[in-house]
Amino acid sequence: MTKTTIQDVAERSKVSVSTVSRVLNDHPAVSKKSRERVMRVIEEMNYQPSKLARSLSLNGFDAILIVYTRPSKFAIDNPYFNIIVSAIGAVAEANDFDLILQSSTDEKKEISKTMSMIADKLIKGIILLSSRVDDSLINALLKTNIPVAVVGKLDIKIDHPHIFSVDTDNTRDSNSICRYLIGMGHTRIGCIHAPKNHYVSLDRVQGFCQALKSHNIAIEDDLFMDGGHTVESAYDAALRLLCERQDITAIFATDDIKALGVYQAAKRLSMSIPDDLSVVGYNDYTFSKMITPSLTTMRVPIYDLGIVSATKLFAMIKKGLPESGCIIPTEFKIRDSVKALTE
Amino acid sequence: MTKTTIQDVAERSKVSVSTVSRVLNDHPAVSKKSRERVMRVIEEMNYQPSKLARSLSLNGFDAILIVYTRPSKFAIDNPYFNIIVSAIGAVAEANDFDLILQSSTDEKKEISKTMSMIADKLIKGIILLSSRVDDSLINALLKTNIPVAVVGKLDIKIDHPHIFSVDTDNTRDSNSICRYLIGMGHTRIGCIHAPKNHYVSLDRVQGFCQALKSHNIAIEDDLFMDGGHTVESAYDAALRLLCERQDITAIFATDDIKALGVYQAAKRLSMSIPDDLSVVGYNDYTFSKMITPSLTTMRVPIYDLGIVSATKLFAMIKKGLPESGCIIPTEFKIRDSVKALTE
DNA sequence: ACTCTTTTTGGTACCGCTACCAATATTATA
DNA sequence: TATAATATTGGTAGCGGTACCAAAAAGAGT
Repeated sequence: MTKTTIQDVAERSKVSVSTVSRVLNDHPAVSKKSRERVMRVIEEMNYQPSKLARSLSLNGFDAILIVYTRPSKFAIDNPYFNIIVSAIGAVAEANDFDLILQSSTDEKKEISKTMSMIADKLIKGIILLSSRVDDSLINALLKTNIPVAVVGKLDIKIDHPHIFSVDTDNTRDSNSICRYLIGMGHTRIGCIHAPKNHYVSLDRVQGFCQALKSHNIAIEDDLFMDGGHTVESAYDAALRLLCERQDITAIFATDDIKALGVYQAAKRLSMSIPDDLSVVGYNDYTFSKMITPSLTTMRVPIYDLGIVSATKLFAMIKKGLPESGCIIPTEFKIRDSVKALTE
Repeated sequence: MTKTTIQDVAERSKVSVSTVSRVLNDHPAVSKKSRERVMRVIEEMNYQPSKLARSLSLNGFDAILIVYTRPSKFAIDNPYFNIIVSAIGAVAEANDFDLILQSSTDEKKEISKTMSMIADKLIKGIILLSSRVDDSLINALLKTNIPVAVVGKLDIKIDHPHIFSVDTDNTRDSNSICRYLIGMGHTRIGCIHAPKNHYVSLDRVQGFCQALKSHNIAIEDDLFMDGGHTVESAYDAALRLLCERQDITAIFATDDIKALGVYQAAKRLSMSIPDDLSVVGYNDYTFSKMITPSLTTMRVPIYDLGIVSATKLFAMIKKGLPESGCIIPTEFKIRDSVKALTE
């Protein structure tokens, strides 16, 4: 069974391929009679034009590319990706675009694959989920003019009309978190953050430090610990942190996954949360309000992040006009993992 | 800036397009001299052949399609999808294939989109993550001969050489779980399961029932409750279950996400786990060993599921020979959420 | 009925690549 | 050196569409 082509349809409906093509593309110069006949034949033969061939003669394929840093086997329990891809998928479906997923571990390869997809006109837009600092892929994309949505903060130096970013205000929100902790009487606060090459985490740490500074609390290096990306690595980091600085009364984790590690470490050290140690997380995953004690955290509407970035990207693709980036509002969820310190 | 084509390369290296094409495809009939010259020009011009054009004249595009049922906005915290897609992504990258994601909510549309991708030769294989019972997409795929990997159990009636399945033995393992609970002295065991149209959940319930039966424990309808897909819906279900059947001493949840809902419900009712209620989950997500008490659960190596299904799919695509389905081993993780009942 | 427009149609080059066949260059053999 | 065999090469017809141009058909005006 070989595929029905436009030729077959043309023969069967006794018109030329041109006419069939016109019908397919809603060209006005077709008589009502032929249009109906062709339509009927298309229906009968269940004909679907080849996207491949169409894309070759036209201006490319209707697809968008999601680029993300594939996590290691041991760091993939994070639901972030699933949520955001589902959101993007919903928007792509509504726009009748396909979704191509690219998750390289090798940055060089990632860049060359992406650039060749662009040159091939295989994609009409890109959503970048990777949030590495100094991302060389972004630098490569600057030389093109394909619409790009970056989920996460964009380097301030990047100001190209075809690239925009959608993010929450990590710095401001981390500042709030820290002020909240200080307000609850905490002054010796530890911080478990992601590896240094992660934008988001960096911003969160920065906001946290700003708040400390504005309250004249010294920023001591040994209060900060790289907690990696997994519960396990965060657990290790928290354990070390709590042993080295026994005066700590609260910990700010830049992600709920890391907060989970802190919970675990506290348990191991027989410290009770929030009586012996207060904890604040970030993102608000489903499990966060389900663990005991329920986690006080900054709720990030990850799904909305996906919807907004994809919607803007499609607007840009269709209209060809630049979109401005935007900040998605968050919500601080005060639950049971922080206790007021009364000396 | 227009894309460099094979023409440009041919002109610049003073050979015909045929020769360039030969160089690109490692055809032996090219002199060393021209081969080197062409290679240099390709390098110089940074030429990348168009995948689109290549696919059109050859036998299609090098991509595989992942089809999954996109969860609702409120049910996407489940890390399952992320894990499995990451695994598939790794294998696809190694095979230099692209990954197309399809997540329709409308089954009709899903089928027509998938079938047209196949007809277009846009994809060389499919990985089906959806686990609905009586999946009409599978029925449509039966009429083609494209390699399909189903992650999850395949209907016993389906026996086509180009379709295979990779799964754990849900029935057997649920049976084990139930026997374990019975061995710990529990006889009035509740069950929170997924909606009835889910294969996996169905199998788990079945295995659970088998064990009850073989121990001559009556299977009472009101011990089973549909817990939906989210922590919240499972919470509601567990609450109702625990109120209606106050004699229950243990609950089997067919997914750790649902177990989380049970934890929450128990907390609400001031029941202590495991003292007042034992709980067993299924899958073993990261959070499962981190919650208090740590959850006894059946560990499913989701990542391996992805790796194995993708690897087999590629083997099938490359060799053109059928692959047999397989069962991935699991591991029962006994932790702190089940207590032995001593009357 | 006979031009002059306006619709509608068909023919075909092209998108960028591969595959086949024929033509040419090279080398081996007599 | 002539001839056969082999190694390279170029030309070109697809793959399945679209788009432009010219041809044919239909309608309008006198």
